[in-house]
Amino acid sequence: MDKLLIEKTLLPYLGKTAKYSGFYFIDTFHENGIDLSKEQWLVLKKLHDKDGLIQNDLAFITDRSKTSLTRLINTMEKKQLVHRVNSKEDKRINHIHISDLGKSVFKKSLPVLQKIITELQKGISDVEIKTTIKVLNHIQSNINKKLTSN
Amino acid sequence: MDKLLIEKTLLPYLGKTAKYSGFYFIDTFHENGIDLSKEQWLVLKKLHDKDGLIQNDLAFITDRSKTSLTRLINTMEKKQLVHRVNSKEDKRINHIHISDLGKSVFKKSLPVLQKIITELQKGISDVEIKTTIKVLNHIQSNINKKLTSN
DNA sequence: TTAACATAGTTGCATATGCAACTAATTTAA
DNA sequence: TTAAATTAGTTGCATATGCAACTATGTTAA
Repeated sequence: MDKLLIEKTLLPYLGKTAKYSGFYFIDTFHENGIDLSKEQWLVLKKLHDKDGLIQNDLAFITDRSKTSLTRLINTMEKKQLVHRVNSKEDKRINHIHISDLGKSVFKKSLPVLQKIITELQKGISDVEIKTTIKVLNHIQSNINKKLTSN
Repeated sequence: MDKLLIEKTLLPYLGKTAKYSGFYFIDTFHENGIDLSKEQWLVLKKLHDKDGLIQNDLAFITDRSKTSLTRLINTMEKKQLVHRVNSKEDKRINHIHISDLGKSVFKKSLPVLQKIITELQKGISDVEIKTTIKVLNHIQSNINKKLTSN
């Protein structure tokens, strides 16, 4: 694996582009007075789709460990974006609910996100977008096959 | 920006695929007895290409802040992978040198990386890979244009 | 029914990251 | 030539992350 070879593969581009997209995302949020990390935004999105999810499920659908989710919820609870509600049927479980503040911040973020996406994809054709999504899904499925086979 | 719309855009796939590729990368390294984070690997790669880089330049070419690089070098120095050499001409500057251990770990990583890349890209055509790299570069260039125009 | 197992969530420890403020050293301009 | 500006690197504070070990609770099997 020499210099020439690795730079013809997807891996370095994938990480770098995701990283810079993340920077652009968060910068644009800040410029528009939205004080949310990418991760916090994603949690709000999932709760906006379906409120009251339990922590475990929220961790799964946001692709992070339950540890990471625990702390994300701690931070978001401090910021009053969400709150925990302990289940009466099963005391091990916390349901996470989006607050009114959370809803309002999320709604405010949507047009900004629209702008971010438009900027990111400017000059790229629909066919290219579709191909890229297909390739990214293919990579994910390659990884899942490997992980579940071990 | 409703549910349907956002899922036809690149952003969510990009982050998620990069994340899982990172997991796969690090898991495979561990399985093969290579104790390096992605970030540490990248620093070793850059130093293997050109040893003695100064921290600032190393930060720039690895796409991170000088703060982050300072701490990455701290960690890597503790692990004896690299060492700092303060410049005599300009005492503000540290040159970073890869150690013999660093070189040996890096060399050991190359066939493993080759395997990782092969797995990730399995079943994806060369044309699709090229299109995807082109799209990722296009996104990066869209971001750079925005960032430098502010 | 109670002991073994499983599950949900938290905490300690480690890694990585950025911004703003800081120190020390060097360069530039008055 | 000395004061102002710039540069390289570090540190405090905040965020996010995972693994392993842990607590508390709930379920299952002997």
